[in-house]
Amino acid sequence: MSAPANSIEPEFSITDLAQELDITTRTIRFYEDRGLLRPARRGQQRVYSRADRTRLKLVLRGKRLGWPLNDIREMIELYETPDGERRQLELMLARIEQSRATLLQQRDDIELALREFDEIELRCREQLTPHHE
Amino acid sequence: MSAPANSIEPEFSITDLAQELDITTRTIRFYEDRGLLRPARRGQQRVYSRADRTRLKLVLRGKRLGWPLNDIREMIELYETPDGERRQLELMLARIEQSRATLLQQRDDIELALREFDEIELRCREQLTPHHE
DNA sequence: CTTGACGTTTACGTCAACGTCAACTTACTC
DNA sequence: GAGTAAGTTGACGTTGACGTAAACGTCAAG
Repeated sequence: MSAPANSIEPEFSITDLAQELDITTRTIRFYEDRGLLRPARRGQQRVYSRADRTRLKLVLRGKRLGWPLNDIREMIELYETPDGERRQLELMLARIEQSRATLLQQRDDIELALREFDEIELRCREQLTPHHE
Repeated sequence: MSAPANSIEPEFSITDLAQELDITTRTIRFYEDRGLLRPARRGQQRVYSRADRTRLKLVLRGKRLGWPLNDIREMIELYETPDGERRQLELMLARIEQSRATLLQQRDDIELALREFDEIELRCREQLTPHHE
């Protein structure tokens, strides 16, 4: 896919992304070192495309879910495998299923916790507004 | 060696819990060291009540959600504050709100990821069963 | 030309969350 | 009473995820 002539593809510096996403440049470079990002280079300097930015956001989402970087990398790789052999695709499906299982477990945990918090809050509020008969 | 014959309240040894919850005894002791557990003692040995077991399960749920132990400890403390002064209760409500916000964010992240996985899987399956016109 | 902001790599430090011994004690069995 | 199984504390090692500092390059502004 070639870029349309008059559409400007935005570029980002490492500090742009760091500020926007509220992380340090050190962190971004570290993610690159761990194979989570592969920004282009203009000379020495890293140049991030919109796709790179999206990737980074995916990493941060993984982090919020408590996933280790290796798992996050695998997860992200799922997003970018365009096509492959049958064997590859089946392996990919298996990984998706694995990740999905984790996500579903996490979702269940969250639902439970939320309900329990509702109850705790209720009891808490009952204490705050003493019930007079 | 754990269940009393005319059992009213069940007791658990550290290995009981370790085996049941699939963690090591080292881990359980570590959690105690970090203030997440406070089992009773019979002499030197730790004796875990059903409540301790529940607590430990809460810890593991927190772990599955990727929370650090400190946060988990605070979260668990919410479960066990019986009653307090108005000031205390209000502080507690604030903490609940804080935890709830985190949980809701995590839930959103999960829902998004799940949907994206659905899409990826779909494209993946399309590749597997080639569409001939 | 120098200063300062921003970037780079390399190396080492740090903190959390455990694992891995080692060196016991206690309890039970043979 | 010797062995063994399960428990204890204490110290040190390890891994993951960055922080911090050193030493240097680049470029625009004063």
